[in-house]
Amino acid sequence: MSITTKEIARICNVSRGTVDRALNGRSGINSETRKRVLEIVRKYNYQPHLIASTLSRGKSMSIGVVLFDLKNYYFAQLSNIISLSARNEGYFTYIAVTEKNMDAERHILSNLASRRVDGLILLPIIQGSEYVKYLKSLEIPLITVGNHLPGIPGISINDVKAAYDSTAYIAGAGYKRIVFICPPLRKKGAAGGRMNIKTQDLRSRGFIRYMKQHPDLRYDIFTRKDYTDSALDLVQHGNIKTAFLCSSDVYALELIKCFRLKGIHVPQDAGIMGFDNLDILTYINPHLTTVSTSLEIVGKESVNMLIRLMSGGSIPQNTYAPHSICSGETL
Amino acid sequence: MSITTKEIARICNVSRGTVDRALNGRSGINSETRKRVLEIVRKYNYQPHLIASTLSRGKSMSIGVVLFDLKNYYFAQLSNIISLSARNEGYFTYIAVTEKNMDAERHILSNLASRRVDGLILLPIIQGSEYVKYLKSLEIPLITVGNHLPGIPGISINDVKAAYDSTAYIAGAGYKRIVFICPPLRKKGAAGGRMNIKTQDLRSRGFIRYMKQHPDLRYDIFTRKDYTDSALDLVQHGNIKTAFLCSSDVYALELIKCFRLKGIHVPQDAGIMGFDNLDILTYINPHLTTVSTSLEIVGKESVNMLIRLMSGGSIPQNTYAPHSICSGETL
DNA sequence: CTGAAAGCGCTAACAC
DNA sequence: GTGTTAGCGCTTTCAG
Repeated sequence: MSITTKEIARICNVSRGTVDRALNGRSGINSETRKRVLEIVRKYNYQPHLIASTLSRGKSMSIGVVLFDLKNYYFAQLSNIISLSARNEGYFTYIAVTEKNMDAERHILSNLASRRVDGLILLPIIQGSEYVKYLKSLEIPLITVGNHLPGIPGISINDVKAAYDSTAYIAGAGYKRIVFICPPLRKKGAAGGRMNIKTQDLRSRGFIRYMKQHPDLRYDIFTRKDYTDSALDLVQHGNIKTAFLCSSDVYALELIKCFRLKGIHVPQDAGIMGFDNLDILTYINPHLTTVSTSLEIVGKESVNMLIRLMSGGSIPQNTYAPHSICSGETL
Repeated sequence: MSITTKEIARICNVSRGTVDRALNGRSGINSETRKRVLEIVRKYNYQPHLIASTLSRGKSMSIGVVLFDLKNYYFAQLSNIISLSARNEGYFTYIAVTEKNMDAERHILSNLASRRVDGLILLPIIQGSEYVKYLKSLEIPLITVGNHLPGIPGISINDVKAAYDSTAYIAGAGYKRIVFICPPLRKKGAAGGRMNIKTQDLRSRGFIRYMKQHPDLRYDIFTRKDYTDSALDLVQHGNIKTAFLCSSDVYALELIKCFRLKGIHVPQDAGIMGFDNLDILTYINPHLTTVSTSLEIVGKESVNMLIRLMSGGSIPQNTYAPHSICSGETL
């Protein structure tokens, strides 16, 4: 392929050690020699063989980002931010997608580990202690983003508080009945058991906490995948104006779409609030009220955390990024 | 990290050669020995060291996908499909994003090359013969998707024909004035010169071809980034009902949004047609008429092409994937 | 300051 | 069938 240090050494009449010293800015080399070597390096367009270097140094200067879905804007944006931050720190980022397939998630993690990435950022879809054990067995610095895994450091917003705040916001808008929507994620593959729905859990906990504190309000939780039907039913036959707090913007969008088809007006006939503030929302009408999860901060901070971990530091189990409510026209 | 073949060999009282034969299903090994070795391999949870293997074999069993944007649904979907197809063929896929930054594009390509990916799928943002020369100098099998690069095999829809067909479709809907919208992509970084807007070019060529053949129709092309202003102006002050053919759905969405803000109704006051059939369209109201670019086919076929190339075969310069018009409510 | 040599872990060619 | 050996290209240690 391209020229090697061995060749460079031969051409310059020096040893490979010296070439290495020149290339990697190491000390213990005459500046004349260095100049001469670097000239040849440039002349022959030498390209470092990162595979050989990785093998030899035991460091690949790369990290892996493993997501369960790229079609979700949120994750796409996140990986963009992560790649950039990592590049600034000298790390190359490999993005890999599991498609919510548990077998794929393990396969990809193993593969990345075998390719000796120096660290991993994982948006996990699997849960359970066996899985955590597996992750630890990879012996690679690893943090999670979003869904949390016990015993593994992670960053996310404070989902309980965010959901609590959102619920309060809805109540503040005068709704007397609020429904929380968190349908199951579609899972594929069997390895490792149940899906990780930590985020959903925490959000629903925050919702419930608020509602328990306000017994004058009525509430429900829709956890089935035919939530649009249930919601429709409620709006069409219920006698209290209802707001729907969705555990993700995507569900909110589905609801808006479904309501429109049935001639239900938002927010006149029902309120809707989402979660995540996907950037496609800018094109959606009516403009969705949602919770922004400060992607930028989560992305940058996740890289910082990982780097601290990779350089032997320790980091807290849970890091919270701020959230904020983006008011739209759907409440 | 994990156990090596050397260790396995020691434990089994065989040579590393034999361990390798067992692991890689090579011939020339007693089935008893193989069984024994594989047992130990499993027992100690041996994980192949893909970096070492790559160095030794000169093959990494991985491909790189280099995109200029992941936030665009189209590319996110595409990379999903590519990863999956590649995995089916035994290749691991690294996804990397350039953020429309030309410097980053080169940096990433070099990096991937240094990491010895076996092949590259590129959605290029750079153009020019110098760039093509650079790409060829990587000496890695490479194909483009979407934007084409002279001398490098690529796959895309037939953009000229697709635009021609779309224009015909709009004319068929009775519009007497049609505007083609293709604003400049925002570029970052300077390396390598001008942006690659081949796709835009071809689409605009198809548009013009149709319009030239139908001199009774009036046409314009908006190439500036303030296209929404121009469009607005035309709709508010023009006297012929106009349709806008956008070179990407994103521009169509911007237009819809802008029109809504100004109280212009689509399609009553103006028609809009997009390009790409992004899957977020399902949430957009009114439903956009657009051109579907058979992502599934493009994704799968790009992997097929690359694999053919990697195994020494040759492939045509241009491969066309079918396109079709998805009629919505915006014309 | 520079060179020589060993080694990262796996693979492949060649002996036995 | 199995073992031995010599790399892949870069890094690092230890002499000199």
